[in-house]
Amino acid sequence: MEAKGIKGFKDILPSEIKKWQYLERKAEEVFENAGYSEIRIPLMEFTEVFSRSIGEDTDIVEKEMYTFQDKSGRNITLRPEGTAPVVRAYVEHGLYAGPQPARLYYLGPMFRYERPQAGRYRQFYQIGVEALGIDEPLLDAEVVMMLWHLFEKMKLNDLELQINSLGCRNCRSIYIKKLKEYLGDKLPLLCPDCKKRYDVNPLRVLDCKRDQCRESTKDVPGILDSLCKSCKEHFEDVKGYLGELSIPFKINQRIVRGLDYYTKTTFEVIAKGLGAQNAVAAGGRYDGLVEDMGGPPTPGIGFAIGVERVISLIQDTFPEQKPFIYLTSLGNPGHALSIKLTRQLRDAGIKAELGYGNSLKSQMKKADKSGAKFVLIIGDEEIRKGLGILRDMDTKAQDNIDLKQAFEILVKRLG
RNA sequence: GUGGGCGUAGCUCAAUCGGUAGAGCACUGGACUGUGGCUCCAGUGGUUGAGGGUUCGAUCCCCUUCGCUCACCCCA
Repeated sequence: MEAKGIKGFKDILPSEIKKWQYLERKAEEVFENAGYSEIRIPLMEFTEVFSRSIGEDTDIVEKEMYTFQDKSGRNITLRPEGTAPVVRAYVEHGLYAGPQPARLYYLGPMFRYERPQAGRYRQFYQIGVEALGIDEPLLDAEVVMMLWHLFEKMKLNDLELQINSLGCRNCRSIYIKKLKEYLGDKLPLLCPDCKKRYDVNPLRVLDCKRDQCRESTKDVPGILDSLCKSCKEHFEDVKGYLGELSIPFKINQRIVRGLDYYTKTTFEVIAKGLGAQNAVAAGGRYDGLVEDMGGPPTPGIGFAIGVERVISLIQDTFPEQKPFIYLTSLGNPGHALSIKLTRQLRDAGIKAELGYGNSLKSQMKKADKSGAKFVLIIGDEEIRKGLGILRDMDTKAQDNIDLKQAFEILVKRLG
């Protein structure tokens, strides 16, 4: 057979994994500090969990889901996103009966059958947050703040926060009517895709990237002007809180989101210079979703971070690790002593790498590549004298150390 | 699903007009009998993505196919 992975499914090799762990740790730290708890949801759900919540007419449901029948003929889908399963779990386990908001976060792979390109894969990773049970704008601001705080802690540059409001279901349907009236005249000017969108989901015409459509819809009425009083107040409050926090944001009335469940506040974080797929995180409010899923009327808001996209923003030169030791040895007595010492050092919490190779030279080369601060050399001669050689790889200084006290000496140097 | 670009050593890439494949890096060893980075030398490593066609002869030209990649659609 040929060793070959599936299209759009990537290995994450050891040379890259430090960045992943860095992002995961920072996210955990920020979310836990905000009172959020991790929830682990399955990779698969009944297909209806996604088709009903995301929307039957969306691209995700229409053409991007990995769906199959299991052995008993049930329709199963590999999760294309995390919000629907989390809401399903929230309803199934009655989390609405606990203190609200229920603060949850998750991380793991999602699956969408799309043509891969820069920043897009068929198996891709998201870190997501959901806060359920509170409809106050204060929560919107806190959730956005958390996301922004995470990116700040990671020192990511050239990010832009864009926000919008889609209103509640009432004001949205009023706006859609208004929008269709406006677009009706322009229809001949629009691209074929947009002509289809006009019927299926007119909001998405706003999202079209073609210059011609952009130009033709330049003076389109904004959705923010159509918001009802309470939706407008909600959005004003969110903006006010973000202002208090000095979090810079831009209003983009063309953020419409491709999933049907979004209401009111929506937002995206864009990274410039990432290629076409440049949204590193996105989210919004979904006030009707819990009820759609069979739970009590419950508001909610959340976001998802595109892990691969954030990873690609992290510098390669990152970060230094604490000094550690590489143990080289020649001959059986030397090997035996060196493996014993290795175990003791690791027990004491000190990183110790064991050397392999027939010559001291080859072991030294490997020690150099490993980035070790110190090398301990134990050969036949050292065993005879009872003195090991401890070499500092940066300064090239060497000390003879008493092998009987080697452990204590090394702990002092490295601990 | 649609369109463009590209497939030669583990990686990055050469190969003139069509003449049977080469360099750098990496890896292993040596120069330096037990001391890394620098230098020099040597070795390992190839179904030129696959299949077919044209030709005395194809990495090169033609067809088919597979893969990778970027972009569209859409999305994190």
